[in-house]
Amino acid sequence: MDDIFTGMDPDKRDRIINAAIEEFAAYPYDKASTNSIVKNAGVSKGLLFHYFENKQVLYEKLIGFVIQKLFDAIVNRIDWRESDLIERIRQIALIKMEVSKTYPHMFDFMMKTLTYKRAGNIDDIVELYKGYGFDFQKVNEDVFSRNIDYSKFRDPETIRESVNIVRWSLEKFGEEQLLLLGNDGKLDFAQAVAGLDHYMDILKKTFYA
Amino acid sequence: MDDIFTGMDPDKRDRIINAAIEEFAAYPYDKASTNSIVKNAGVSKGLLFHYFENKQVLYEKLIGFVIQKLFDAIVNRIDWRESDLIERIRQIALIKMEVSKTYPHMFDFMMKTLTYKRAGNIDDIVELYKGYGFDFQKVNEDVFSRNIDYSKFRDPETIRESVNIVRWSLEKFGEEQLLLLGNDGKLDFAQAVAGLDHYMDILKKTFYA
DNA sequence: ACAGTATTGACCAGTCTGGTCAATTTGGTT
DNA sequence: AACCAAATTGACCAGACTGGTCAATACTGT
Repeated sequence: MDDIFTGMDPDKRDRIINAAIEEFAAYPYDKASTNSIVKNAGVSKGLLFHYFENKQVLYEKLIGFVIQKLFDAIVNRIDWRESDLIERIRQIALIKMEVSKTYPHMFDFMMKTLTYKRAGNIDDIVELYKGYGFDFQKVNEDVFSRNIDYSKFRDPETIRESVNIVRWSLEKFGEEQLLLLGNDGKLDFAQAVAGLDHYMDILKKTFYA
Repeated sequence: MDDIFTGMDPDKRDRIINAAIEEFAAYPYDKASTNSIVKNAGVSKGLLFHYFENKQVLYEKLIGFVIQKLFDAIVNRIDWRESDLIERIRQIALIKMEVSKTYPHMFDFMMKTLTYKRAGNIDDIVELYKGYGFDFQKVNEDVFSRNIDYSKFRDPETIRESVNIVRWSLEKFGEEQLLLLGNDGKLDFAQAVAGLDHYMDILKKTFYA
């Protein structure tokens, strides 16, 4: 999966990947412009089409690349022995932040690929992901259930709702952090983590027995 | 503000408005296509440019129209005597749902206008809104503070965070309801309201003394 | 000096852009 | 029916932008 770009200068490689990811994250396949990609990556048109035979192949290889990163990040780097749900969510948030340092729009891109139906010639992108061995539903189940000790919750009758509230809150927190970014482009990770931990403490005190 | 469309058949009027709102909500100004708008509205190209001298004017009048609806909805129809924050948020959620029945992408459109800088020739859209007499910051402050009784919260030290968690949870709930929509296009409002009320009860029990 | 690869950007035909306008349809008034 | 003004159409335009090509050039190690 990585060998798409072998030999290329890593800086230039990431510039191309990021420019492409950003373009496909911002616009649906048809409106995404290869001209914009090369402009933002600072390379010539010819170079892009030297490495990718056409737009469609670029798009699919990009998905392959993202899968590989996701798989490594989410599946392999989570501590699956952790039984505390909030701690697990914290791990995911931290992984997300770290990946975003190198590939800022990777998660946006992934979400977009799942939202838009029929990007390019691909009818079902979830199936494409599965073809790469990545099953979103399965991963999602694992994240929220594998080895998790739900007896920690104070009210056993509203566990499902409590989990959602915790999940939603931390997701929104992350989104608002990203909005604060915008202008200068760089996020203060230390401060973001501190804020995250603060909210996590409150959520624990609120929902745990 | 409403007199832009006087005399036009209301059905056709809303078809044009909705098609335009949807297009500008989906794409930034430059990539939004007037051809797509007329196609989705089911009217001819000429008609659109008969009522709006050009794309830029269409965009600005659309903003004017949205402001008028927002102003009416949020400012005039909220019960400002209500002192319970969660009840106030509920009112806003219901208003949002009701407006979305007629103009499904109005709130998306509004958020997009605020996110993208320099749409068309407009440098600062917040200023444009202010020009129409609509101050987002002021409205936002009012919604979360005017006449609200914050002594209801259990822990006085984490009021700010609690408010955010409540707000975020209900926003995310709404967003997930919209994602369930997608396919058939129509949302079951009664069920959505029931779900909303359910979460509101839990949030009250959780955060109020 | 040579070979081979990386890289460029002018160039292409085709599509889509915002916008125009003469021609037609519509609805109301006499 | 006859007329008019307003509503509505869609073929048409020049220009911008599309994905993609390719001969020419720069760069690299030998």
